[in-house]
Amino acid sequence: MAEFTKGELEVMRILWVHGEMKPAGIQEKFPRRIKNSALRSYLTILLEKEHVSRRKVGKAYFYKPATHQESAFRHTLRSLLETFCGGTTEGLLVHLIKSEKLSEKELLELKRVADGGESSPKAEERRE
Amino acid sequence: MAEFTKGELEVMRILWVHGEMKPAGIQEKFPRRIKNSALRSYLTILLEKEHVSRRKVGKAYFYKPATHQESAFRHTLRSLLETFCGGTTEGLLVHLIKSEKLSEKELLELKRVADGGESSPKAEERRE
DNA sequence: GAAGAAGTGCAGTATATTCTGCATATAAGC
DNA sequence: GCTTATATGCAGAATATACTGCACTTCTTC
Repeated sequence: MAEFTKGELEVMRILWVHGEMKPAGIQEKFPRRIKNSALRSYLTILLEKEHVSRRKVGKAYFYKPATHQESAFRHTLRSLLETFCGGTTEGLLVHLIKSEKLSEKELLELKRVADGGESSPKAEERRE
Repeated sequence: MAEFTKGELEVMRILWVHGEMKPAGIQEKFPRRIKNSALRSYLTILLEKEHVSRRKVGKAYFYKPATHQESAFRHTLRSLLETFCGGTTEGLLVHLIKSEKLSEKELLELKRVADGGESSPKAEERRE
């Protein structure tokens, strides 16, 4: 069901932040102690699922994301919306506001952004 | 790690929406075909984890949520924020806007809400 | 009180996910 | 070429999650 398992996601997070790395490097950045071989079994699975790609440099492989963080985010958000917010982004916002996840400061900032007070990169090329 | 597994969450969603139910009822509402005994094994686990409670009526048990949808939402959102949005709600909003999850209409609605144009139930009783 | 319908308890199987150990390979230094 | 350090490949163990089957109980109807 889920796009990534817990362990796979831990690996992807590191690759999304740090870019191309070899297993030993990922291992260092890992959020908990993990054996090199355990980590590599995640990489093997991610490679099979084509969520990462790799290239050989010298004797080692360097891995990098093949799935963008953005699309993983969309996927995860979609599932969160369907479970808790009636499936809509608007529902999420209502939820956020009612549950006070948004502080007054954030609401103001939000208002500023909504008003167009910030450069919204893709604002022009709307519609997917 | 996760608060709920996939199957457990499917059960909780139904209980959050429909309130107190017995297994046969949950089974009917289930998003996919599932055997009564498989469903009940989820309920047993949820009972152990104290995410649901039950009371006997006649020969049957009626189950209801013991964990609020709201707190499960917070938990899930927290994990999403940490993975994708630098841990902040504000980061989520920027993400939403840049990724065009928010339509023009939603931005306007959002602005209206942010402006205080809607009755925001808990707006008064701020601070937890 | 026998029979059927609906419900429960639970031991155990199947699959997915996480992790281990070890044999082998590759590059660098001496 | 031999040694050491660093990598890799892979079979399979350990654990978590999902599911099955069946014996037994409770209520109802006749």
